Amino acid sequence: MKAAERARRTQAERRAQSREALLEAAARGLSRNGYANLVLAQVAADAGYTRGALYHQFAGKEALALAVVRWVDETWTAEVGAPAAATTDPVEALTAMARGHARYCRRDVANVMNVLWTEFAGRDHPVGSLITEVVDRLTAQVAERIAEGRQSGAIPPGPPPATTATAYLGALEGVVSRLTGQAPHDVELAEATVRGVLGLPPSPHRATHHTR
Amino acid sequence: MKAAERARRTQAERRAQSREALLEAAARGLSRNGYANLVLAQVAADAGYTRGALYHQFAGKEALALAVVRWVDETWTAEVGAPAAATTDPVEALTAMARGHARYCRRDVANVMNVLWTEFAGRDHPVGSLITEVVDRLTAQVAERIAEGRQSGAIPPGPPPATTATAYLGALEGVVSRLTGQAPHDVELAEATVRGVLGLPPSPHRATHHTR
DNA sequence: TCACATACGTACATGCATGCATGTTACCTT
DNA sequence: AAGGTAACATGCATGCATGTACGTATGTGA
Repeated sequence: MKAAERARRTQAERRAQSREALLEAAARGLSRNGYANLVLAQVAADAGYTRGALYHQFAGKEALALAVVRWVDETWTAEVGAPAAATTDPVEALTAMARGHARYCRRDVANVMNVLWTEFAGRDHPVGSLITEVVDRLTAQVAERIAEGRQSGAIPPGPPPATTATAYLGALEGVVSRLTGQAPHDVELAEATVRGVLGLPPSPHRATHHTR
Repeated sequence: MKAAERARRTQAERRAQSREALLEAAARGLSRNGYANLVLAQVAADAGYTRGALYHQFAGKEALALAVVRWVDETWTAEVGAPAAATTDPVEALTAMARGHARYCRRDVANVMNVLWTEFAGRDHPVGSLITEVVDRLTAQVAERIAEGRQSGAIPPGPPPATTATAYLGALEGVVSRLTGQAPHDVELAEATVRGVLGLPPSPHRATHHTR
């Protein structure tokens, strides 16, 4: 096609490129400043545009945040959720998810979910509803894996699977959000944390990696 | 006149009572809405006053938030930190702190620290600086306990004490913030979580409390 | 190349929360 | 009990961010 050779971008390309840049800048801004402190002029400037471009692509601040959440959810599911879901062994799936999440969160974009969750928890807001939806879906998946592991005896008894799953995700987010840039300890501590939540003994590999 | 019915308070009592009510309302508001979404008129109304009373007691929004942080820090230290600090055994101190923190966070006020920390992390703001200071002090204490436990062999080797302490606090906050009102599982899962972070095996009492 | 559509920039209006200045009420002193 | 001071209420001004209307530039199709 000649269109591909042309230096001039097509409108669709142009639009998609702008949208991507705006989404990325918004994700950075959200993970740093949260929703309330997010200034759209700053987002647009970071992406190399002005507010005009932003309002042309998104209906407003709320729509932008919703798009960011969906974007992060998609990438997270592809990179972390899907591989874990494909694993048959429940314990391996749950620990792999912890390690994968820690690696995923090494990029600055990842804190978005955590920040928005704490900001909108227990309030009536579209962004909060979407976050709740995503988190609830994840919690259900984790709870299902915990129930499986309990039945097979691989995971010891404990509080109800739904409660334990909530704790699993809370602890994982808490650890990872504070250990960004602390590679490789982030992955190791993320796994250790969820093993504790699940009532599993420490990973046998653990002691070999360190001296006292 | 209602004044006849009201107990006639001294000015100092009156001031202290108002200040206490405003601080409590502000703490509730902060833990629910965060700093940016905190409306001083709402805080004053919740406490039974107007913004005038608030501005008479506090220089402004920032000073109010700082006072709340100091207030929470004091009550936390008295109820959770001091008892744990008085314990000699490092493992017992660290697990007791987790249980105590879970119980402390059952009141709605407790989420303040977590919310403000995520809101001001990595930004240049007086409230963020104070939170950082409090968290750093706590982290240092936890790291010290971890180092003690590692030396005595009660805690297995792992990442550096400072890193592990950061993970300890992050995981603890993460678990507890999502399990409010889930008594008694909050306490049990808080302890299980920090045991995992520290690389300790599950508490032996654990399995006896539950059926599969 | 010319008319149209879409991407983007700019300027203005609105709402809202803070901070302050000025009143009003409750408490203390003598 | 009367004047004074501190606690508290109320109205106003300012700043800032959002949203929108309109102007400009760039790509598209005939």
